Amino acid sequence: MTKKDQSEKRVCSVSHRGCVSMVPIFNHLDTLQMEEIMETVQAHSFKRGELIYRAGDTSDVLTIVNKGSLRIYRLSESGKEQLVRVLKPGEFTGELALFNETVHENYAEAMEATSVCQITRASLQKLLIKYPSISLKILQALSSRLDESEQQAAQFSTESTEQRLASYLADLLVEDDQSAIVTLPLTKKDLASYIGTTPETVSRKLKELEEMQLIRRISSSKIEILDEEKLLFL
Amino acid sequence: MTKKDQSEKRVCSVSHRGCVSMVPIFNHLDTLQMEEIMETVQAHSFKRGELIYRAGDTSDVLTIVNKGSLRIYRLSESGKEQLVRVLKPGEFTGELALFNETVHENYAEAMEATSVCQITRASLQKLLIKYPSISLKILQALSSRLDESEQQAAQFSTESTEQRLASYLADLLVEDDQSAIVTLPLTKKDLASYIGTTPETVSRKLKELEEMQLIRRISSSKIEILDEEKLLFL
DNA sequence: CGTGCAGTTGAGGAATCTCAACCGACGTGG
DNA sequence: CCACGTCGGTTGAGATTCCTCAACTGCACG
Repeated sequence: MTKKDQSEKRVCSVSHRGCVSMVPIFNHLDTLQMEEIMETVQAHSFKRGELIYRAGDTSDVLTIVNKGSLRIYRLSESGKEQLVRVLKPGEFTGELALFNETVHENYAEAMEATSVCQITRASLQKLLIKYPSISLKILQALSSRLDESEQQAAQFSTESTEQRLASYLADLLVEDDQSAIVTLPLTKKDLASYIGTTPETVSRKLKELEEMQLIRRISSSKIEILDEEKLLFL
Repeated sequence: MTKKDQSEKRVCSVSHRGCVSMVPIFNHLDTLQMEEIMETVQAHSFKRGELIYRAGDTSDVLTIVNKGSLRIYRLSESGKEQLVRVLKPGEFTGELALFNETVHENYAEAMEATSVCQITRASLQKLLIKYPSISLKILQALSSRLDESEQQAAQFSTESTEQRLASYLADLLVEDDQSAIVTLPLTKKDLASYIGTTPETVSRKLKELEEMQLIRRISSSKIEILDEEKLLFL
């Protein structure tokens, strides 16, 4: 075993443990059960830009982010890319191929050095049968993601780009709390893709919001929210 | 008991049985288990225009359509309405409030005389624990709905109104199969809301597609698809 | 020090919305 | 049975939003 292999191994085992213990869908179980689960999951690491899966893949594993972040995106018929969501530690993806035996429709790409845990369909099904409470957790996660996604679709169809950008910024605030300064977790390009517009328009709209005294641009990725109310009721 | 009550009763009991037996999430169970489930669900009927639930409600039941159809829609901040989906017999809604103990974000309205079966959180949880395979069915349904919703969001953000309308029409085709004549299941108004545009634009775009020889309007709700290929690759 | 990429700015044009008028089907009340 | 109002749908004209293309800046990296 080479030196590289050893360090790989060490990383894996650490992430392994970290993974399971922090995952919302498992964290109601006791230590013994955790141990059992740890034996069924596989840890993997990806470098920035590497794909975890791509549209058309059939791999039937559930992928849970342990460290880092994943970009989930789609390509439209016309080749344009839309950012669907960003997965942070504790969140998972791959449910479509796993529960429906169909191919992936999305692409999952590591945004930075990212480690994940993967569990195969067979193992998961065994776990679900044995510990039905895990199903409930997954149902919770899926139904709230469904709701978010439907809300996003509704926003696309009923609200202007300006409103979508504004409520995106306001949403960042509630998560950060305390300070009125939010940090954009995405490049402007990804942000544009996420809210369904172009980088140029994002740039212009941010400028407009600033002129309206609703926000203040501090640095390229830091924005101070001056008036959350007005931001939401544009 | 009045005559009206009796007929109500009869309708309920029929729909009751019909409901459970045709629901995809239950239909892998045997007759005995079906009987058990039937005792835990409640049948209800709604007239056209009645609301099953509204945004802000906390009711914690899963609602499964038995006969008829439900419009699920949202209201944006600005009061505009977006049609999220139409539920046909066998499909369900209410999962958000049920699994997450939050309030409904959507409205569910009967589009015609509609009968549904409802199962409470408590009953469903018991069933899920007792028959874990039901969870798998629900997970399947939710993950594929999630996928549809994400696809819809992606289409909103990357494709033109014309393309969205075209692929909506093409999608109708695969379901009907055989004949190239599709029947619009929605009013133009609802269709517009569903694909995120206005009735005026739908009308104009249909005209354009007809001029391009891609479709032919037969009656107000019947359309012949002349060139599915071109329709998809607009 | 060049090259490349993210971001910004400007100008022009295309897509789509809004408002308003009009048509036809339908149901209601006189 | 007819007149009327309502509603869904269509059409037109003008306004608006947003995209596209192109030029330019600043920054990171080799």
